[in-house]
Amino acid sequence: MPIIATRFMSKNLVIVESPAKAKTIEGYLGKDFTVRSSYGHVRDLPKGDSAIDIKNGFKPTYVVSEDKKEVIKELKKLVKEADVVWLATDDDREGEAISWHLQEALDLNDKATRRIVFREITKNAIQNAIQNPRGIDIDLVNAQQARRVLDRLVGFEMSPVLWKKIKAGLSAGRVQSVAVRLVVDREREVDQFNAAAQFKVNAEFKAGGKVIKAELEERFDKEADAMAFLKGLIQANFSVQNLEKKPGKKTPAAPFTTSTLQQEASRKLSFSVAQTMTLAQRLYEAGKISYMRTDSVALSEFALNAAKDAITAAYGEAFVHTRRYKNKNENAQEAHEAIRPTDFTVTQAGTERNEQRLYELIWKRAIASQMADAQIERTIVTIGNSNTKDTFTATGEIITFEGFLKVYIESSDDEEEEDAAGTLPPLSINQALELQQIQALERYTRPPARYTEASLVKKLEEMGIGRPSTYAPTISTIQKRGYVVKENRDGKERKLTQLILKDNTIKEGIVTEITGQEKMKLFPTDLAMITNDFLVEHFPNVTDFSFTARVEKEFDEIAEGKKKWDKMIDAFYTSFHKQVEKTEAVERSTINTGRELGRHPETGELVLARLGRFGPYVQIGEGDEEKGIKPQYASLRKGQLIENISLADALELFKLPREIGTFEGKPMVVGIGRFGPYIRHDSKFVSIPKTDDPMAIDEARGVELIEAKRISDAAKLIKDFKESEYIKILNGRWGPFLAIGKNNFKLPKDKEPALLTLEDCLKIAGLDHLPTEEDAGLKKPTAKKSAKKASTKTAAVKKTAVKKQAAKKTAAKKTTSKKVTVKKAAIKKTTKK
DNA sequence: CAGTGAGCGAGCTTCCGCTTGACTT
Repeated sequence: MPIIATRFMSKNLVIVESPAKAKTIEGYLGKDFTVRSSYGHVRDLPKGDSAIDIKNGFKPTYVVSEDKKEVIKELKKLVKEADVVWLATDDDREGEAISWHLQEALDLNDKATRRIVFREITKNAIQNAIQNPRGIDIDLVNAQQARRVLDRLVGFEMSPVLWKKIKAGLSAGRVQSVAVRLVVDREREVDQFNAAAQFKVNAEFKAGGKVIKAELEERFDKEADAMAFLKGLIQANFSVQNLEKKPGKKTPAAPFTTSTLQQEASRKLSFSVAQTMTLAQRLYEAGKISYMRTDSVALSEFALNAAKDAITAAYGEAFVHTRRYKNKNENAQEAHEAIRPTDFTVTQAGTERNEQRLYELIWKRAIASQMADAQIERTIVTIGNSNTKDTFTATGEIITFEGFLKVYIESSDDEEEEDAAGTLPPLSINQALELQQIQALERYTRPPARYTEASLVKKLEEMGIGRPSTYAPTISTIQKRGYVVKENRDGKERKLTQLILKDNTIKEGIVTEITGQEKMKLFPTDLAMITNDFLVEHFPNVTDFSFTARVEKEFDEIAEGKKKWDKMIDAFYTSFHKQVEKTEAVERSTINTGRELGRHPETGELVLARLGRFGPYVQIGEGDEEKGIKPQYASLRKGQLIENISLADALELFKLPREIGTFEGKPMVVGIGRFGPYIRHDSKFVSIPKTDDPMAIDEARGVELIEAKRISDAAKLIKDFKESEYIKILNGRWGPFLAIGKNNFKLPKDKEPALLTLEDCLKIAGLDHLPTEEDAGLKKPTAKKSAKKASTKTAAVKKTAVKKQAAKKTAAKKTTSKKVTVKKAAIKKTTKK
């Protein structure tokens, strides 16, 4: 095959997956090569039932995706002009499939088509790849088809069962259902956790003008024991009993993969996983970093050398340590390098602040990964006393050689991180130490930590579930479906007993700590718990944590040609489909969507907690249709779950809304809404600050809050216009902005907000007329169908439109599923410890 | 946004993995 000849004489079309990659490669290959991108997958299963012919060996039908029609059209044109087409999609299962789909969709003939792969984007690697083309690996393609078909069958057969049995619009799938299950399981672990307290003893000594902090290894279950221990040390003298020095070292972490980048950006920069990916994408498109969706920790030889040079130049040769990292994760497909700067000598990149911060993190991590270990000298001091045989231990750490610590310190998820050991003053054996104080403090064990977005990604990756390209979307899907909420929760105060031995006397005191406070953590909703339990009960295999690992093994066998893909799917589907049919026959009324909380202490009526159309609520009594008596209802508040709300807390919910008096002849009513406690007065709402107890607010305080709100509102309005009541220039949280009814617009920075004219405002809002009700966002948006057609519209517009429609749907009197009244029998009692 | 907890009922919802887009608040 005269490859070299074709390379120089003919026209070549190279197709890769990413346009940014195409641009780089084009530069390496010269003018005989046109490099284009497929923008990922070009064909997929259509939406309907016709996608998979289950009776005929699960034969899939593929169609060119709507957003790829233009791409295929363009590529077809270029194919005609080319003599050889090089399929250079990623070197993994999905990449192989993309090549195959391209071949099919572009009608490529075998003779003029070559499949090439490279894992790093360097001139050498690419020219090397061109020298070593191969054919499409159909076994690998079949493994991908099996993956695709399985996911479709699982997702599109399980989800409709949920629509019928639980709620319309829900979803289930191989990845998301496990993600939800993890969050649900963790919440239950936290709920069932019994904190145990122990007394932990710490001592502070003084030597050479420095404070030495030491700990007692033993802990005491009872206060009396801690007290006895302290009593035994009254009048004791303390001295250094033993000194031990141990050399140690610290080794840098591997450069980032998608998952570790998301974790570190979450911990160090508080980015959501989606935010991290958006910022990384921008850095990638600007050519500043290598590809950001990767599961590989390996760096190319080029990168290893470049890092070495950069480190030598900046810190000297002693700081260099070339390391080749290997993946521990078997599931990794490693089509790319680890995430690294494209140029290690560039220490700053990115246009916007957060981009810069992310780049710095990537740069530091990649550079550090190629640096020497840090050398540490650890000193362990054993401190004895003249009264007892008990010893305290103090540890000190001195860094004797900084190594990689010069640039980067990895953080950890562990909340209970001990503060790093500090340095100790020079000490010698038998040296006397002056006791400052000894403290015995009650410490509670902590429940397992709730997941953050990033720690959930980490867990999924460890279990081999999901891929770098889907971590962020999965996390957002389970939130969009209402299974999981990302929230802050206030903690509770807890009193701790503290005993302090100082100046030979022991004092007992109480200190308070805040416990259970959470920031941006994932909480399951009642919907998630009900759906999860339903799925786990009826589809135990698919919701099993090892399901993905098991099917991945089979996909591997298919890729190795040891197994036929349709046989594998058939074996799975026969039993799976039976489960589906069985589950479809389940009576809706037997599904556990609620719980009996007990009887009302005064009326003896039944109190129930249930999941309704508008969310979880509690209800007193069951009403009486004939007498026209309706039960009383109240929604659960943030943080409350059907599963564990107590009768007392449930009854609390009925105490609001509550009238607290009148002001200007109109009643003031205190309630709790989505955004917390409020006072409603004259159909206006005033938030009640956290420092006030909504149950304690009286008429005078209500008036005070309303008047305070009026003053702050007056400061809010910068300008309004007599021509239209909708147009207002307001002072908001982020400075002045233009409001047209409910729609807000940014103001240009070069003009004084108060001086803007009506014309200016209309221009900013993009209107050529005074706003109508619709412009002001007060009238219904256009019909569903037209909204769908306008898919070219902005994501933001679409999003709000969808939101509004969703809101409307719930409000409107038309709903989907036939509601089966859940009878008393349906509410199972869940026994709680 | 501040409550609601249905009624005749059409047609719809949904998966996982590849990519980027063109938007803001």
